[in-house]
Amino acid sequence: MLAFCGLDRCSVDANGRIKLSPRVIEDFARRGSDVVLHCLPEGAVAVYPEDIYLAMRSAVPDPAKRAAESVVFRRSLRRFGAWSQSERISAQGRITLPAEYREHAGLVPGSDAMVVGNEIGVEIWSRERWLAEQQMILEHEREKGEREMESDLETGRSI
Amino acid sequence: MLAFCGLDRCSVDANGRIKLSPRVIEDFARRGSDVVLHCLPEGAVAVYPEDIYLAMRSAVPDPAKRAAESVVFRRSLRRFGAWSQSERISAQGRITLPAEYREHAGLVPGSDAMVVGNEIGVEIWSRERWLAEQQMILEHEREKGEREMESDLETGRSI
DNA sequence: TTTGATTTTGGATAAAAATGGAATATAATG
DNA sequence: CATTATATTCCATTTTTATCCAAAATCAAA
Repeated sequence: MLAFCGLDRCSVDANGRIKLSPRVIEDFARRGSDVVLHCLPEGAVAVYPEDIYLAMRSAVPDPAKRAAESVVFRRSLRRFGAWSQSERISAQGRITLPAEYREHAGLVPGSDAMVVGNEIGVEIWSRERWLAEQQMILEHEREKGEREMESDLETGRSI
Repeated sequence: MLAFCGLDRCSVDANGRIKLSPRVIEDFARRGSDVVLHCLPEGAVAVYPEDIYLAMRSAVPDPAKRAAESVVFRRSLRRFGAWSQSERISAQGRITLPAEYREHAGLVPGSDAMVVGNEIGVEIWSRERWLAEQQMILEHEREKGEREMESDLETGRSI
């Protein structure tokens, strides 16, 4: 059974909460109910099981020392610190997005959202943005495919 | 559960005090209530648990000797000396910023501020400055992403 | 000193917001 | 079509925030 796959339509309630589908709740329940919300530069909010997020943030030795010395390093701590936060999925299967994160993802209370599986967790997109993102992925793959066909013509051994 | 993460909006009261969110108070409480305020060159004030700050400063070997020889070193001592100060979080979860530090960070009494997690502590930004900082980080990430996509088209093996 | 004025600090209170849960409506399933 | 499961809405409770006020400390002048 595939985990963290598929695509659900849902809505943001008046208090900025999102009700996950039973399928997604199940996938998270298997790995502990603690999750990490993380704002993506693409303009959506990712929800990862905690262990997945920790693996992303593989520990740097002596972060305090490096923070004192380097503005680049401070920015990287700031980027992940500010844009990541622990949450838990409630007994009703709801998840509350902090107001700042909601704003980042363009998730207005009362609006439509999409819960998008990404194999290691899910992403929450505003419906409009998801449609655009989907379009972009498709366009990219088409362009790539065209180039691959072209290259196959030229060399005869692209495969 | 991640510590020193997330993003809170808050306000500077008439006396230059800031009320931290329960989440942040809890993170500090776990490490002792003594904190160090430190002015960052980026134009914000960092709040670190004392042990983190000491780790930042611990590895400065033989300061007396080096101070005699180097103006760069003297300036670095001065930067950390003048711009770092012990404080404590009050029983109400408030923290008082010295007037000089407030000024450095552009935190006018009565204005909006942001408490920004950086994984090893938090930073206090004026709302306007934080939005600009966030924009800069985002813009950088987007540019990086665009280049990565382009490279994926060209080589077909960026991943 | 002593007194008075001013600033700072701690705490209380009222308003607002977030949370959890239940009830109702809608959709899916057999 | 009946039954079950899911989704949505609404409401009560709790938590949090912001404002205000009193006590304490600091400072200045007599």
